[in-house]
Amino acid sequence: MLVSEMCVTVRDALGNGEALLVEVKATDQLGQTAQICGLPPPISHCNMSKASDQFDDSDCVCSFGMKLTWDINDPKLPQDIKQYDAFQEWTDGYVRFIYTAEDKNAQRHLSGWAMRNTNNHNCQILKKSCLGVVVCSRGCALVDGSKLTLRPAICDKARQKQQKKLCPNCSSALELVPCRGHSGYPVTNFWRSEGKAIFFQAKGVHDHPRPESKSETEARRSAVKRRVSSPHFSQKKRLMESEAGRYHDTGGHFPNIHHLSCMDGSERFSIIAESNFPIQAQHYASFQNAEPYKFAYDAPSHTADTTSPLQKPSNHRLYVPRPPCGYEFAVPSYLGSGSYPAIYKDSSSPQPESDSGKVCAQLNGSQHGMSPLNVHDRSYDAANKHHGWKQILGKGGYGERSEYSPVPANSSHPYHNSEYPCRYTGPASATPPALQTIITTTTKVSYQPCKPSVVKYGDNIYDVKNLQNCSSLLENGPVASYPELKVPEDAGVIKSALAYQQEAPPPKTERAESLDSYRYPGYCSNSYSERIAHPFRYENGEY
DNA sequence: TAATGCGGGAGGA
DNA sequence: TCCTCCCGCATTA
Repeated sequence: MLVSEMCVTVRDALGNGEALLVEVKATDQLGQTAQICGLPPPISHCNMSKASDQFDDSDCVCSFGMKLTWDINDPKLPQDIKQYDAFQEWTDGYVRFIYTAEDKNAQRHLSGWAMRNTNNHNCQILKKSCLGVVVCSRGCALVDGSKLTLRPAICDKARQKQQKKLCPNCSSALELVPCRGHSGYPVTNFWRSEGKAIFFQAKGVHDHPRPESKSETEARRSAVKRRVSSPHFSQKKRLMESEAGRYHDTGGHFPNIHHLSCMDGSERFSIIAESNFPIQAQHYASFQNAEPYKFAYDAPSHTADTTSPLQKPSNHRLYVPRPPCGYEFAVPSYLGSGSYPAIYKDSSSPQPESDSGKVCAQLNGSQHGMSPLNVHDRSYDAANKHHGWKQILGKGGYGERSEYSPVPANSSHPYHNSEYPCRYTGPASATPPALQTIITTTTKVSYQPCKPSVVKYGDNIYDVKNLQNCSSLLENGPVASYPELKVPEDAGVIKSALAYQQEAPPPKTERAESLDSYRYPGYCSNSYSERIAHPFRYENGEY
């Protein structure tokens, strides 16, 4: 294929530097687009004002769901869906997908985020809201400088129980960081089943680190069970208990031992076993087979009736080593969950002002990482993205980790910002370009035209038109620099957490209190660059 | 045991 | 009135 047009999308999965997805789209001479390397469906906010429902793929990289004009609350949703999106585990932002009703994950309304059911008094639409993430109240740094980010239990009782537990790393209390990414309220996901399609719509941008994914949580538990039931483990356990007794008075310098006294059953054992006696690769299989990660979004179309050859091969995630940080980064990352829809904003299309529910605001700097009002949130970031257990477990925790090519920590890394060690904030600049954020406070979501040639990293959107070609990008790997990154002058359609934090009225006392209770020290400066150096992301552990 | 879904209810705009 | 979240309960894995 002759690549006559190319765009690269770099998407911060969390909007705060956790992960990076590089997407390459090429257009051949026939005008057909293809996503090189089998990327998951890129998402963008398309020009919903277009008369036609379909957009030209050559100039708008969207999920199929975003290409159609619909809202989850519409009395009548698009019919006769011929193209479906691949399941997205980590949706973030105001995005929409249309899944096939045969998608097991869609059927189960799964999400990487900890989403709980929320009653919207509408039987047709299932609404779920994000629970946030469980962190260490002290914000202790793990071995690699990252932060603990556990998945909140969905069940209220289980969650209360969970919060009574102690940090497996420092034995401090665990605290729940609520999600406030949707106008001060938790990010909400809506599911609606219509015929052969399952419509998904997300509202809000998560303003907290990713928790441990459901699949990871389940895998860990299953691994623990297997480990505990193993005779070999019994011997190790006895040995560890002996060690624990020996070092019990060391004041927490042996966290993995110390927390024996504060962790219950499975989690206690999981740490011990995995940190000291690495478990052999466990197969995470919570998400239905490889379905979420197959190359379902084959260009130009993926229909319900036909299956692209790209979908048939075994899950590309299988046997792909996972970096300890859990980053989705660089080209190979699309093999992972690939659920980081790129949200585009067409700078040439001013936001309509007719929608009274929208609030436009000028934000200085990154939408996510710059506000002094959000020290708490800022303290999370890429370094934080490690799923806590993985960090605790150390490099040997998942067996193949030693395969990762270590990249020396380098504070001068193009993505490293020592001033904001917790979130990537784009190219260093004394006066970060302002971003206009449109807040949609009603159930109506505004979508705007997209430009394919932008990069969204963190919550900034950058222009990467000057990227020369895909091959160079791929060769450069995850740390390929994007020297031409720049922030567009106009708005992104998403409402960032920062936006609401700056503009919205003070949150409820309860929320404020809970927020104030979280204090996190800075991260070690080199952790981020070290983490992002890993080109692979192991998501569900299907390796 | 926890996840999930449903429904009642309270509170705010 | 509408929309939100909280809570309890039943079902399921």
